[in-house]
Amino acid sequence: MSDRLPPLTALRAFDAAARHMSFAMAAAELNVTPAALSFQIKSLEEHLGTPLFRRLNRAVELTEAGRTLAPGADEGFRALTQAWSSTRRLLDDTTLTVTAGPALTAKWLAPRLFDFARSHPEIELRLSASLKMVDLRRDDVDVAIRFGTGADEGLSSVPVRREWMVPVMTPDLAERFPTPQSLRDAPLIHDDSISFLNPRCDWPAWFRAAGVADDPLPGTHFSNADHAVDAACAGLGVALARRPMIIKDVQEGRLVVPFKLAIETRARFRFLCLPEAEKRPQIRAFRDWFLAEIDKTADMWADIEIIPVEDVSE
Amino acid sequence: MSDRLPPLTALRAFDAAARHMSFAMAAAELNVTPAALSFQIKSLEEHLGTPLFRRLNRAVELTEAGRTLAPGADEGFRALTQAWSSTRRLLDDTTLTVTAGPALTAKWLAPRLFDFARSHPEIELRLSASLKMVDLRRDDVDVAIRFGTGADEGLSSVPVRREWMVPVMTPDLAERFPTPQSLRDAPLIHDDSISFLNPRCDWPAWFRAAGVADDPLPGTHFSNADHAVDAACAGLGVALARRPMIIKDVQEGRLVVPFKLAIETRARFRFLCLPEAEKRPQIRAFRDWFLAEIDKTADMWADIEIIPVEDVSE
DNA sequence: CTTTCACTTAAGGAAAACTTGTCTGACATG
DNA sequence: CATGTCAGACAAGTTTTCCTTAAGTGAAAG
Repeated sequence: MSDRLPPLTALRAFDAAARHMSFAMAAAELNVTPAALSFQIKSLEEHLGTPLFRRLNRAVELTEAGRTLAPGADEGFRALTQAWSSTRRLLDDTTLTVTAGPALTAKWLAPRLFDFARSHPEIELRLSASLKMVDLRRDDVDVAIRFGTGADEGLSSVPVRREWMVPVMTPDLAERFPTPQSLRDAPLIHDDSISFLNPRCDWPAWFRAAGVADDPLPGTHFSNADHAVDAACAGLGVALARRPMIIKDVQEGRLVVPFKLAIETRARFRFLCLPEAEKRPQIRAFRDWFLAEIDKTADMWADIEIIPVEDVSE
Repeated sequence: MSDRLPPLTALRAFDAAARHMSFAMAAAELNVTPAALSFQIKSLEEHLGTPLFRRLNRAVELTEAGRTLAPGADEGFRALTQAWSSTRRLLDDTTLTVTAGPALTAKWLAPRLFDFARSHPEIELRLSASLKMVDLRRDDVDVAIRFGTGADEGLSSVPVRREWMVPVMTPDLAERFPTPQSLRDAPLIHDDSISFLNPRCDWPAWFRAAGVADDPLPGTHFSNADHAVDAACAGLGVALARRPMIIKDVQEGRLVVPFKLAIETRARFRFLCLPEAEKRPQIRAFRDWFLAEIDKTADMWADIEIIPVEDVSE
């Protein structure tokens, strides 16, 4: 009756069997024969002194002891696998995993990736478009590009340039709505993806900055910034969009920025990675490329007037 | 360069070495020779392709890869050990681990344990006196006795009798302070351990229940209920104490309850265990004994007037 | 200068884990 | 109702892993 850990291979066999609820599938996962797995389970049961599985005719089910052991075993092996692959990743200079929000991925990263791939053919880039927060130390992600006013504690954080929003529309619409005042009659497109900001950086704020009364503003709402910009490209209306989201569409003539008035928000994009990861070549390469790519468009809109949203009186 | 998990014995060797920062101690922990451990670490490093430790003259230190791997490895093995011992515990009908707050342990459980041990010699009882919440499913604890108004979700919960508080003091002091009114001049002992209750169940509440003005009340404060009762036993003053904390001291004459007025709180002690653990013999035995032991003192203080603290106007 | 300490290296042997092959019992199909 | 199939159990033999003993290295401590 030892209280020490049982043979780990047996435990792992149990974990696989419990996850698949099948000895055969577990054996396949571990690349062993079903016989070997059966033996491992049996030996674990002998160690414990009680069965972990109830053998039914064509299936197995966990006994109470099995149900007690399974979650913890799974958790344990998950942590080990996790730790091991993190360590492997540390040594792998050929792949780079980047996470960014869906909007930035669609409107900024994706159109430029070909360029990065061409200048760094040795790096295999993987994109993970998701808003959910990742733990760079635990998840298999090397770089996160995040929008907000985050504290980024314990991380290497490089904020990108000032972030501001302007109305954008198709050239057609721009002719119909020549002044900020006239926008009050335009179909408005609202980007709800940044509604968490405080102070809010939305159509009412921009109208106030422009000195136009901000009555209740109807219009179409989108939960994702890229969808809002896409809608504007399609001529559906006038969107208030963040700078990085519109660069390509403006450069290629689908959208125009008729009014030289933008509202600035304190929230920024930041380039985040672990401090100890800053030295890894693929991360340096990507960061250098990322920042250089941003600088390329530094003097677009040099003539625009940028008003901090904090200064726009409510 | 397999991405699969490396040999688990090697990983465990690494975990032990990283925790002790010493191969020799790790070898001792795993009951192997230092040579075997050295070999395991070496094989793990070969698997990974890079050293995990930097061998110094008389010590080892982790490389960056080692620092990346160590926390996750520790977490993983901790989870496995945890899961295994929980499962063992499930089968072990000879030991029973109970956690309770320090006050109940000192004033109620400890004095009665001899009785339990005598009637159940086959059960080895372990007490863990701590206020910190335990996860019965994760920690090595079978039964928790907790005070409060908890929801006890997912647990088998048996609340014990109505909980109320009365002033207690030594017989000497009782002569000097014959009326509730006179207590205003008595040295008061405050039990801060239940200050989290709302509505508060403290001296001001009792005085209001007694119809005595509750000016600011100086006195000695204790963070633990048992210390407050001990102080009262020592004649330091008058304590407002919960029923279970004073039974023994009253039965044995160290304390008296001169005023037949108690304030009742909604918070109770509950006997908590996992639903699936209810069947285990040592848990049933302990619960039966616990509840019977409480019933033994059911008709102490039959004549006391108990006022719910909610009814005591602020 | 010698001792000691912590880890390494090498070789042999014990214990584990795996494979092949056979067997059992129940479900499912014709 | 017979039979093919499927999931797992069991046995024997082999491979691999793992551990031990014993000798060795190099730096710090006495």
